[in-house]
Amino acid sequence: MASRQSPPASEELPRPLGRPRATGGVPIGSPRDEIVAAAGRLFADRGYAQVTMSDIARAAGLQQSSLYYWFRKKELVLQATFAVNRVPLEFINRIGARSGSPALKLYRLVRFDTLQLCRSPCDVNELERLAEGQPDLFATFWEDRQRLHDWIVTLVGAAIEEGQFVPCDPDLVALSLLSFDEGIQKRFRHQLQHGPDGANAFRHQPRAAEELAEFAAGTMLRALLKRPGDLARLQRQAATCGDD
Amino acid sequence: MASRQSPPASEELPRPLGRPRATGGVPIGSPRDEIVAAAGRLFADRGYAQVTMSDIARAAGLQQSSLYYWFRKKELVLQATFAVNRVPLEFINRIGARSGSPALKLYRLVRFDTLQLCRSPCDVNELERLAEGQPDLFATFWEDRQRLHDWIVTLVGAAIEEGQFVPCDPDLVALSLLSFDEGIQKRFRHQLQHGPDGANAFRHQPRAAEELAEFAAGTMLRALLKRPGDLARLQRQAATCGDD
DNA sequence: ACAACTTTCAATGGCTCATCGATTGCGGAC
DNA sequence: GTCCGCAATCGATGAGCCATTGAAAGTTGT
Repeated sequence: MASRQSPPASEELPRPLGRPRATGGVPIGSPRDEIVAAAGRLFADRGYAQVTMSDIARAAGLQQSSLYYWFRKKELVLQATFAVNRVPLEFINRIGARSGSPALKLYRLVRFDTLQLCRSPCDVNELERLAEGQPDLFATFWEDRQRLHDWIVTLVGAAIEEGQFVPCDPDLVALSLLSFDEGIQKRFRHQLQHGPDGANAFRHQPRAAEELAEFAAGTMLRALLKRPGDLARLQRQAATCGDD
Repeated sequence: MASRQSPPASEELPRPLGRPRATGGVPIGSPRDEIVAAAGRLFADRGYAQVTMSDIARAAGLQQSSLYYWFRKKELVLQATFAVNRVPLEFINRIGARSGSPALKLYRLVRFDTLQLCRSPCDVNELERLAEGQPDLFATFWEDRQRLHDWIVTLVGAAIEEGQFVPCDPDLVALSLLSFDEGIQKRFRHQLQHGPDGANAFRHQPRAAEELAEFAAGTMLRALLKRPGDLARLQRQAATCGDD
């Protein structure tokens, strides 16, 4: 068990169990969820490394040490904030069996993944850095990633088979796609922190997450398609899907 | 001044100035360079965050507190390890004025940048994360990055003008190229840490830095070229350049 | 009334970055 | 020679953060 779970959150305020909080406040729903929500906001504002357990505790109305009742380690809080909207695999299941060319599926996947990364509480690189160090704690994370990779490999292989894609190494392509998405997400986040008036740091045009996602998918697909002219049709098809 | 500089390193061992070291050892060349070298090795092995100032000090034959004579902050040590081989701008200057189509220059730049990132002591994301937090300390880093970005914008603009590239937003393309390079570098590093027999974590085929760099440049250029068929010629041209 | 359980707290330890003033040896001024 | 200043290092110390531990304060069931 990675960390303690909350009971089903009984919408009421019927004097929760356990010792009352020093602040006097009581949790509205599940304490665990409140911690995750508060942490998510803080991570988004300042980035994981800049947020201390005391910060999270304060934002959640607890003392620092009380957090460790719900999460054994700080990393697990981050993991939880990502689990909230980490759903690329759900997406695979949704469109995996459905009809559509491999190329279209790939377009939608790249677009979806980029978008979803941009909307996560903080840079996925932070998560990955921690996951590197403790593969056991983050076993699920790596399994998910592996499945994502494998699915891309399959898709690309099929597209090559059908003659839709230029011949290339599916494994390498999968690698590149995932890299690209994360890279784009990083840029998106960067521009958020240093607003358009930011004097310091690197400057470029501000972009909406949706625009970046569409561009990422378009770029990658154009590089892969045997007839790049087909991209326009692909994009029209994808436009009607409205994944989100 | 970010940190103290060493005198010109007088190849001899003529009793260096200052209080002798507790270990008895004397610096071979410039103490500063030895620190940077030692830190670079440690960073490459374990990653920046996993290396303490005490580790670096020990590896360099000093006490922890002595490091602060040469570097005011830990971040500055990392900065120095990157400065050693941070030379993308030198590359620009070298091929900037030379002949060759914008597309070829871009190909070479992407290839070079990817390669150079793969060979850096540790994940450039670490550096960027720190640079985000203290733009003043890392002003040069951001300026360099800005120049790189601007140069790409210029190149892409020229290529579009000449009809070599498909019409697109140069700023967005520059963004993507830089993102892509860093993403690829990250994958490269990942595979280094978890060797082919690594049970945990995400698995994919091991790749040489050169292969990845070539692939990155090829992919991106294919996405940009109006006639993707031109890529082969571009790659032949680039092959004779042998940047490195 | 009492025992068991849940949740919180205060106190504390250890690790790391960073600062400070003291210390050691060299070289030049006189 | 002796003394002063400088360069480079050291040891001690403090502050901040993660994490552990045992006690405390409620509720619920018997």
